[in-house]
Amino acid sequence: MSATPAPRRPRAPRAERPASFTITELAQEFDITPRAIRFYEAMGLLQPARSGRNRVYTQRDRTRLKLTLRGKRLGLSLLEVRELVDMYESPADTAPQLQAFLGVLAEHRRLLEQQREDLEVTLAEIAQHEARCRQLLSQAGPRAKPRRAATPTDHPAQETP
Amino acid sequence: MSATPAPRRPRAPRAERPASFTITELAQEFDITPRAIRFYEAMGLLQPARSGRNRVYTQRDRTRLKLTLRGKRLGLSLLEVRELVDMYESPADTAPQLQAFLGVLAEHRRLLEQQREDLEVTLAEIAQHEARCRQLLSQAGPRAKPRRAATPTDHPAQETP
DNA sequence: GGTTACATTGACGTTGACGTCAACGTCAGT
DNA sequence: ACTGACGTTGACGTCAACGTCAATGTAACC
Repeated sequence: MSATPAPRRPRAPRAERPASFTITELAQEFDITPRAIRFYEAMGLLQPARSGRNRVYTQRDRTRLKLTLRGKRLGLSLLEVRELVDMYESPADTAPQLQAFLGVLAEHRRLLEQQREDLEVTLAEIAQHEARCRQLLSQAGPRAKPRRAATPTDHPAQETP
Repeated sequence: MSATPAPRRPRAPRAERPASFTITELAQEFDITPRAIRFYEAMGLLQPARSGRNRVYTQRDRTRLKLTLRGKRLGLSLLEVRELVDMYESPADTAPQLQAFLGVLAEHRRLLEQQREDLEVTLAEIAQHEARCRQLLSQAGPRAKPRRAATPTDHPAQETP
């Protein structure tokens, strides 16, 4: 509790794209905890170099972390993310390897397209709800309850084709 | 282990759209376990009627279950799904309620759009990987290693604009 | 009326993804 | 030499989302 806590980080002198990062830098940048980053390392997602005991993250690590978080946002488990990222970075020069790779990619794409379908449907529903809300707000001001327009979860479409 | 295990389900006589379902019917339809469905009930997502001790699910329950699973596929927690579905089904006739509802909807939409962004990017990357794979397969047949084209996780785009 | 098959409740176990706490190292600044 | 601030390694705790197991009920078929 003093004054002027002094400028921190005597890191890269004038680097615009720093070549390495500390764990807290990455944690702050991606709004996660250092604990999470270490956990990702224990799960095999990151393999930072060491300066003494301290971890040093390269751009490659940063990218892998970014991919990890994106995978998480898409609902993948850390194990799945690891398999995918490892595949992306593996050479895979023989024909069977390439074939297997293509198979995994196709499956992954299938999942994502299913998810995109879910997304579109949900976004459409949200738009409907928003439209109804705004209509109710603008139209009926103070009084007049405008009925409920049936149970909202009733959209008899694509049920049994 | 005998023969002709007899037709099961003396349920709806000739109903095309059955008015009610058992727990196992729903479980089979959505490829989950009865345990999961009971758990969703304990979490407040479903409130099926009872016939004696047995649960009886209506179309409305089925719809809520469907929404629940879709929410899960989109990465939502059961608590979040519950809040959303409850909101969708609540009347919300007063202006402040409608405003709050609109706020929640906007936030949810923001999340989903972020997710769609992630999806598009990932799908594009997959397409690239697939293209490279197919090129390698068709072009170089048995021999000739075509180098690695740099580390695959190097796509210097939208990093620091 | 016995078995079979499904349903329920309750309790405990499990897995994934971290959080939290303790104990310690280490380096910059005063 | 002392103090923080940050970093590291365990070890254990926690929470969500079920799985699993046991005991019991009960409706239906033979």
